[in-house]
Amino acid sequence: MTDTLQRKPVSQVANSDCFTEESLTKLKEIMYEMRAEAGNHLFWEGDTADKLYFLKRGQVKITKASDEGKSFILYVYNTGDLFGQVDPFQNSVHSFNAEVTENSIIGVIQQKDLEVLLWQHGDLAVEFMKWMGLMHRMTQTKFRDLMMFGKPGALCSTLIRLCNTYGKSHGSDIVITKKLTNSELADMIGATRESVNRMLGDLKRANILAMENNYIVIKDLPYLRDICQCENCPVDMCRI
Amino acid sequence: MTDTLQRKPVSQVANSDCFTEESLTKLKEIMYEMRAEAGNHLFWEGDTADKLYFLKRGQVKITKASDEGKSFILYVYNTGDLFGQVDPFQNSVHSFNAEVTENSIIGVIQQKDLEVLLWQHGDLAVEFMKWMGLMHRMTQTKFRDLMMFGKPGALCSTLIRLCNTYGKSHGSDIVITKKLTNSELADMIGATRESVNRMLGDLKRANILAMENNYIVIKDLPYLRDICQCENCPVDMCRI
DNA sequence: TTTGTGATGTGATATTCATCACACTTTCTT
DNA sequence: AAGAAAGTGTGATGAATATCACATCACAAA
Repeated sequence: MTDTLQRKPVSQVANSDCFTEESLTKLKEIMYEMRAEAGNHLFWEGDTADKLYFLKRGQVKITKASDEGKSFILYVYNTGDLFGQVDPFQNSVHSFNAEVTENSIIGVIQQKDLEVLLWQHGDLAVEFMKWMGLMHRMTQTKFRDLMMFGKPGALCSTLIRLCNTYGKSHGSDIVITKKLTNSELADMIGATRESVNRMLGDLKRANILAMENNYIVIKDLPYLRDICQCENCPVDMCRI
Repeated sequence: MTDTLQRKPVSQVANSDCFTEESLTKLKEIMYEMRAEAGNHLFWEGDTADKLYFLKRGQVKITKASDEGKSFILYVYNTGDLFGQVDPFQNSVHSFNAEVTENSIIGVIQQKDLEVLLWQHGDLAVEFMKWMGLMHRMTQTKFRDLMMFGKPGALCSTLIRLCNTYGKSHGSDIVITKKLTNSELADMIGATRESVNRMLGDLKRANILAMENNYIVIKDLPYLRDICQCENCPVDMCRI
């Protein structure tokens, strides 16, 4: 059995898992809560990056738009995820947009407050670095997967990551418990909707996956893993 | 004048610049020195990641090989750069290879020793996070550039990054003071040698760049910036 | 029920890029 | 100086992927 199948139940998987309960509590104490409606933006590229965000509930996508109107989805964050540009103590500016894609409840952490907290608590600082490192490695491995194995490889890698983020085992099948449009998948891998549609069609015909009331169900994970030369990275790193 | 042209002299630009003199000294105190010859590997994917490396002199490339024998160059580190997988305090394993491409003198830092140092010195810990954040943003922006603007965009972005890393102004020209083969450039952008050769040919014909005794000389930086929709990120972020 | 809207599926065609093949040049080796 | 090895340049061709143009489907709103 692979790591991918040993994952915890969906609802408990989030990138804030690499913090201890105590640390997370400390972080929560310096947050102020905010609600954001689907369609709004948390920040735009060019905005000052001086906050961290903890997604208490909802979904936020980190995207980049090109001049020609194409959009690239770099990350999708869900309930329990912590995100934001995290070069604390540096006057910097966002390179990407944060689009709220589901009505969300968000805990906002001011850089200033974070600074103080990290100074006070060495153990939190250490966990924070751990989290930063994990996020970086997630970016690096995704980069590799999207660059090295063509569009089919990029799609297969993305499907695996979706399993690790939203997957629910059902016998030997894995249901991706999150509705995704072809366009969304396309924007995640830098391809067109049509290409994704054709690739998914191929995978369905080959019985690698199926659609069950509009959810993607993975029937043959090893096949996907083979296409993108998946090395079975830790689940918390191999995410969307 | 762009940031790109306001850069410090080549020899002084390195990613360890985001540390203060004192912090760097502290780091240097816990290093042990090592020599590595061109062609050797500092680590391979799968090796335990429990060290940081400070390149006192030389060059190291971080690469990934595919099953079909293609190689992808993720980073190129030079004299003064600090690198290594930096999720300290985590049992993790390298996802990439570190290939020594010039005879090098390397300061090696054990994770254990780093841990202690970071605990003792809050200010160093803060700078360390800053450095981690910077490296992550470098990865993210490179990812965007290589994914969103086709191979010509990827090449132009890479040339700009090479200017920021190895560039020397010469009037309005910028000499990339580092010999690069077409194959190397190809591996940096996930293209073939032939494609790079043709793209460079086009750029030469259009007077965007020229070769001067085997060094690339950029004549029209704004053109390159236009192709990859460069936003003039800080120079220390926009590197190879 | 009708109508509008977003999503899916698919053919035809165009573009981008890789592959193959080979000549030529430069640099290194002895 | 001669030969080997590495790098460059370029045509011909093919594969991967995007683009365009529709038909169809699913579902929500009026």
